[in-house]
Formats: sequence, C-alpha cells, structure tokens
Amino acid sequence: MHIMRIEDEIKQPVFKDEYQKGYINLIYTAGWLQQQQAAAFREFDLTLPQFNILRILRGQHPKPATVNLLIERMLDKTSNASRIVDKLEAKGLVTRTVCPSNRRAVDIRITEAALELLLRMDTEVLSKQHNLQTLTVEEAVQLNALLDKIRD
Amino acid sequence: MHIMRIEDEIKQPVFKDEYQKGYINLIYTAGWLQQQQAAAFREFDLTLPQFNILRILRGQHPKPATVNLLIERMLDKTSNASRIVDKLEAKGLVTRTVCPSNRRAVDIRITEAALELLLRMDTEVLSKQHNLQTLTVEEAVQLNALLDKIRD
DNA sequence: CGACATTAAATGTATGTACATATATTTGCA
DNA sequence: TGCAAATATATGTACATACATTTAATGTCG
Repeated sequence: MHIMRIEDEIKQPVFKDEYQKGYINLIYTAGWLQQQQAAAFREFDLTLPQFNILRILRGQHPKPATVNLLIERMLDKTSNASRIVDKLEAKGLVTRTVCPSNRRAVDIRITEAALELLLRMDTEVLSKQHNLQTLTVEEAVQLNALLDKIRD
Repeated sequence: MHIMRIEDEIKQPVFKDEYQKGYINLIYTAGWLQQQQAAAFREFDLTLPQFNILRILRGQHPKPATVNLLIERMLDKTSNASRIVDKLEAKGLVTRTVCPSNRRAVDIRITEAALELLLRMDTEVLSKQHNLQTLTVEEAVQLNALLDKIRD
C-alpha cells in the first residue's frame, strides 16, 4: 500500500476539513491525469485540446461539424475552438469550408491523414489512459456519482 | 433530484465504460470548480494562480518564501511561478529582494496591502468555495480516498 | 421593404501552461 | 586554487484559456 496522500503531494500537512481537502484533491488529480495524457500526445505532435477536437470530428465523420458543435461537446466550453481549429488546419488535419446552407457557419471536416493518425494513436493512448484502472468498477461508479453530485 | 449527469453536460450519450466516464467526469468537474472560483476572484482583480500564491505567502508570513518554495506548494508544479510573481509585484502585492544568505535565491514577501485584500476576500470566497458541501462528510472522505487511489 | 436584434465565427488582449534554454551564484572536488 | 556540476531564477516560444469586441450573415417584425 504505497498510496501517496494529497497532503504529501503538495506538502500541506493539514486541511481545514474533508471538503477543502476534496476540492484541492480534485483539482490536483485532474491536472495529474491531463499531464499523463499530454505526454503521450507529444510524440504525435498533438496537444490535448487538439486531440479532443479531432475525436469529436471523427465521431461526426463523414458529416461535417461547425464550431458551435465543437464547443457544445468540448469539456472546456469557454476555450477557443476557432483557434484550435486553426492549428489543426495548418497541420492538414482538418478542412474548413463555408457551410452552403448557412454562410455564417463553417463546415469543419477531418482529413484522411488525421483519421490515420488517430488510428495509430488509439492503441498507444488507450494503454496510457487507464490510470483509473486502479479503481474497481464499483469504485468508478461511486466516483461518477460523487462528481455528478458536486456539480448539482 | 435534479443532478445533471456528465452525459448530458457534454452531450455525449454513451461512454465505453465507467472508467472512461470517470476520467471525463473528473476533468470536467475540476474545470467547473475552477471556473466558479475564478469568477469570484475577478472582482478583486486576481486570477486563481495569483490568489493561490498569495495564500502560500500568507502562510509563510512574516517569513519570506523563495520561488522554489512556491513551486513545491503549488498545485501545478510545472507552471511558472516566476512570472506569476511578476504580476503580483506589479500590483504591489508582493516584494522581491535578493536573499542575503544565498544570492541566487529571491526572498518574496507579501505586502500589507495584500494581507488586507485577502482578509476582505476570505468571507466572500469561502462562501462560494463550498460547492463540495453538496456532499456529506462521509462522501467527501470517500471522494478523497478514491482520488488518492487513482494517482497510486 | 428596412431597421434592428440575433447568431456564427474570428480577432484582440491579458494571463497562464509547458518545456527548453540562459544567466548568475554556489558547491564540490581534482 | 580553479573548473565542472549543481542550484535558483529568469527568459523565450508555442500553445491554450478567458473574456470582450468585431465582422458578417440571417431572422424578425413594424
């Protein structure tokens, strides 16, 4: 049993109560998970938000997505999908065309190159994604219930 | 019972398993909590990382802290404490002086103005910090145990 | 029809994150 | 002593976040 408690991770010996500890613990653990993932993406020259947008586009494929749809499905709704798409377009991973039926909107499509890239990444990334596998299924269910309740 | 499940929040109807759902849920909830806090800080012209550094400095007061000590205690250890201190110095909330006993290091001290600011913020911020209060104490304990286990 | 609000996306600006590199000081040891 | 390694911080660059503002297209209602 070599679990590292949050107290030790950030060298703060005492929390006011379990709520404050939970708050810090949640932020810290989420950041920790994201860094694990980001490291796996670096060798494919993708950042985490870029990867997430590509996954949404693959889910839509072969239908296009608009910027609005990307924002709706993104975890961080206030981030700037438009500029992340810029970077993906520059790498040839997505295309942008004005939507014919609504010229305010932009149809964004994933390219073949990006689909192949995702395919190569799938196995590699999945193997590293499962830090949560340290939990039993029951514990994972419990975690989801607690998190949903926090945002109530 | 109007708990909003993560499936609905990001409009993704199906997850592969409870682990994948837990991963997404954790990242999403942490971001949600941080935004709640950031909104409370905005009226005081502080960002969340700036506030966190001020709190660490208050904990040290009247002893100074070095950049190294700030990094040790920060939640995000790879971020750039030096530049956050820049911003705080520009606002007159901290002072920087070369450490006499080790001229490589910098003694960072919180100013009276910052101590007063934190005092004004304490009540305001605490009232908004406790989104986790939707949990019972037992649930908060459970959450902490699960999070520690994930990082094992 | 035409002014006005609404919607979709892009842009501007300040801040922070992530990582590599630079600069200065101190330490260790041949 | 002197020189390489280690330490403490700062700086450079690319990217993302947060929020306000702008631009263009569409809807609506008098």
